[in-house]
Amino acid sequence: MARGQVNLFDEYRKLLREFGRQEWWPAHRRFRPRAWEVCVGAILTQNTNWKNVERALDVLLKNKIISPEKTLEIKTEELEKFIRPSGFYRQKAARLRTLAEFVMSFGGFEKFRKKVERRELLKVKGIGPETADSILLYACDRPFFVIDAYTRRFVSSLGIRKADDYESLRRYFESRLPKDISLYKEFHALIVEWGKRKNGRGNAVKR
DNA sequence: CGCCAGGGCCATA
DNA sequence: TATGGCCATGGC
Repeated sequence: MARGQVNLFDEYRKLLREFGRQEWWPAHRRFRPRAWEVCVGAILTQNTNWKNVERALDVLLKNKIISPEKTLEIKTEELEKFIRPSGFYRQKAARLRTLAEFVMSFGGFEKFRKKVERRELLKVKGIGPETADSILLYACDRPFFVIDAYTRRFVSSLGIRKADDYESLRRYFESRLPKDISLYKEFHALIVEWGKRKNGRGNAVKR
C-alpha cells in the first residue's frame, strides 16, 4: 500500500462491508442504555475485556444503579462489589464516583452533556484522553474520534507512519474524515472489531 | 494453565 | 518526557 495515499473513508467503507454495522451503543446490548451507562462502560472498560464489563453493567442494572445520582447514593463498598467482575474495581468505583460528582456539578446529566468541554473532562481524575473521547462521542454526541490500542495497530497496518501520540492520531482521523458523529462512532467500533478478529477473537464472520 | 483485555495514575530519573 | 509498576477480574 502506497504511503500517503490511504483514504480513511475508503478504509471505513471496507471495514463496514466486511463486518457490517456494529452499532455499539445502544443496539448491541439487549437493553437500551441511558447515556450515563455509556459513561460507566467507558470507565469500566479501561484495560479490560468488554465481556467482563458487560457482567458488571448487568449487576448495576439489576440493582438499578443507572444514574449519577444513584451512584453517589450508595456506599463505596457496595459500588465496588457490584462492579467487581470488570476488574480494578476499587479504582473504578472511585472513578465512577468522581465522574458522577463532576456530572452533577453541571446540574444533571443533560446539562453536563450539552455543556462539558473536553479540557474539563480531561482534568477529572481517572479520565484520560480515550475515556474522555468515548464519553464525549458516545454519550454526549460530540465529534471526537476515539483512539485506542486497536486504532494504533490499525493505522500501522495501513502503512501510515504517524507520530503515535494520542492527540496527533486523533487529529489525523478528524482531519481526514467528514465531521459526522455517526461515522466516528461506527468507524471506531469497526476498528475494534477488526482488531479482535485479527487476534482470533470475536464472532465468526458471516455475510 | 498462563496470557491479557476497548487505560490511566504515579513515582522515579 | 519517558519508562515501569500498579491496579484485578474472568474469557479464552
